[in-house]
Amino acid sequence: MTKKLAKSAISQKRILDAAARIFRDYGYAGTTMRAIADEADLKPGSIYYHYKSKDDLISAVLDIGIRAVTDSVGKALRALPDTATGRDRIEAAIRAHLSAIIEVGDYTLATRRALGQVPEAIRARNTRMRDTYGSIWQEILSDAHQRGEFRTTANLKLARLFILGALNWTVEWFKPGGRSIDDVAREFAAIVLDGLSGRVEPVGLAEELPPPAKPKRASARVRAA
Amino acid sequence: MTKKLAKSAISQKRILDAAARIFRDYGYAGTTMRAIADEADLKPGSIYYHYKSKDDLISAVLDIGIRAVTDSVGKALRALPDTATGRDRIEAAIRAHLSAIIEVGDYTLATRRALGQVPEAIRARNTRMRDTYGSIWQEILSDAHQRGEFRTTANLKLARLFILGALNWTVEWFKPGGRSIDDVAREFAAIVLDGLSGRVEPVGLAEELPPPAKPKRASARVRAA
DNA sequence: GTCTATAGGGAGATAGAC
DNA sequence: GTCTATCTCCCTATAGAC
Repeated sequence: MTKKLAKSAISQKRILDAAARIFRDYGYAGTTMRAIADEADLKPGSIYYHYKSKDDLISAVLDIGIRAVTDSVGKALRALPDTATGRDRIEAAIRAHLSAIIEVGDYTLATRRALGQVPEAIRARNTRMRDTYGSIWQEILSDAHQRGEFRTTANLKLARLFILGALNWTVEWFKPGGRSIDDVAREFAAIVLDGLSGRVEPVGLAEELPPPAKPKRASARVRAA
Repeated sequence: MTKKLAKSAISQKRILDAAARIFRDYGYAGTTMRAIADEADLKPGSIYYHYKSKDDLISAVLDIGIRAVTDSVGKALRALPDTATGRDRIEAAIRAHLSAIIEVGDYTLATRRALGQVPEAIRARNTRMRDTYGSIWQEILSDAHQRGEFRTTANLKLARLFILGALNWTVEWFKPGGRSIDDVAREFAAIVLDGLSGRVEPVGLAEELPPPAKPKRASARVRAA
């Protein structure tokens, strides 16, 4: 393991990055080895020196996507002090998840576009990695619940599905250069923890909240929608 | 327009349903006219009597998916009394959205899998329909905000993106026969409105909430994740 | 309306030169 | 390691019989 990458490793990385971009744009079946080769400045036949098949390539791309997210969130949680609250952990995990999917956006978008069409055996392996990630979130949530930070009626499994669904979807609309990841993470954590109507602090701030809803009528547009 | 469908209309519907299932499983490029024909009990050439191309077919499938959701939510909102609160509208819209995507699950899943790979012209038209739907949600949220039902710091645009992301993702995990749509809708609405930590009623219930979080330590598993 | 047959093009993968 | 050349297979779409 020297610092200088072997020629083979360089090509391998270039092919992988190219594959992620093409899979992202054309899905699994729509991607051709020719298109990947063009993107990586190679001839189609040359890819097969590094990856033995198209399935081999998509498999590598899928794994990088989910692993980046799992590692990023795991690292962020470990960086927190033991005194961190459940709320702290949830905020940190959301921020880490967003950072990771934006950072390796080509890979996570490729996954979103291609996973559903990939041969069953490959999908099964990747799904197992995703389930592992889901269980990290289950732990975060049940830990916060046990610490008494949630309302007693909270359904943690549905909450996890809600959170991960919304987070996974961000790659579809988040554009670097616009809103910062921190802003998005903060607002998302605020909704998940306090809701749109919710108080900002855990308890005792009822008197600082906006006045109760006046029974105004809905706007004409909403009534007619 | 008689009640009896013409032979042509029957075949057309059978082809459309078959196409939705195949596009759902194999994406746009991965779907072959042969596979659709097999699923619809026809020979490949016969499809072209009803649809002039593969693009024509995917276009029809995509439109049915988004139209079902838009119609379902619009209908649910119109069915509410004028006295309905913003919260009522949000709950109703979530329930209607979920009902629709489960009802025409093959079409919405086909959209999720194929939309990203479809030729640009077709995608553009469908994206316009989706934007229209998004603006209905924007109205629902800004209406509730104007009625004073939200905290003043709420970011409605991000809220809409999170809500629609989480809702769109449900088709990936929701299985008919398990949890009811109503249960999912209720819990999603609770998270969006009150958060996981939140009070159940809009204001003044601080003394009925669970005691403040005790500074317990996080579980070993979460600390080590 | 549905069939059979097929034209014309492009796919994944391999062999062997360099 | 990367190239060229090519094998074999399957795709969309059409033509014309029934």
